[in-house]
Amino acid sequence: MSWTDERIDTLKTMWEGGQTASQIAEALGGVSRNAVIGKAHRLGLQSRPSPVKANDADKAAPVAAAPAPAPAPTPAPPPPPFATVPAPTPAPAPVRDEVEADDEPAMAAEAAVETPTPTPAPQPILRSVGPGGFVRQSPGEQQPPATPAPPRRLVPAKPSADIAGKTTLLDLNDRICKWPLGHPGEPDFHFCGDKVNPGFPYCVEHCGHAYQAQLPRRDRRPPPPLPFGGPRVR
DNA sequence: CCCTGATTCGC
DNA sequence: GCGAATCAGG
Repeated sequence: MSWTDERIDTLKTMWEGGQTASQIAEALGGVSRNAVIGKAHRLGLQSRPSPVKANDADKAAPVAAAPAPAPAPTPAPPPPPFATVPAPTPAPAPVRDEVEADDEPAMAAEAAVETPTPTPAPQPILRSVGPGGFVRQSPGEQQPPATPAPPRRLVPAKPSADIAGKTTLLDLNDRICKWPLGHPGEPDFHFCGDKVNPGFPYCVEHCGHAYQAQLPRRDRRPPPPLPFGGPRVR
């Protein structure tokens, strides 16, 4: 597999979009995670936060009132819509509680402004809107977010609520079944997601569908036309 | 163990 | 230029 312009473009877009090298490799197909990383470096793509590289000791936090990063006055924008694959449906807006959302900017601003009363060093509550759609909290609230665990990595918003909890293209890896369920373009298109039959791309059950005993020539069906024109359809 | 990105180095 | 092997942190 070679690095065509299109594949390089996909790599750049996904890399800059925050996709992991593994995800990019899966999406591209035919390349390893290492290949993606190597290519990214050769392309001069700036390294993103690496788990290996020790973070710079930038202690530059001149604001005495808030050593920890206070919530920005303006909410951080959600990750830009990003089409790894033809999106079955337009990406929905991030799930946000209407009422909370309305109050939020004021609350955030209030938190940022110096309060006359010496505030007993309130721990800034990590508040963000993740692609998973967990709801922001107001500073005073102590309840856990509506959606318990934020995704460990920012990813583009899921294209459809129909595939919530299901295995999407970006969820694929070497050890889960890649057997497609439904059809690309349908809102609930997803993948099996079971643990693979070791050494195969599918689970045991779907290996039974994918791999069948060779039939005598006279009994074979002519091969069906390829369902897809190529890896990328624009 | 799993994951991650960075780097090296033979091809 | 490419990418497997290797390294090293989370």
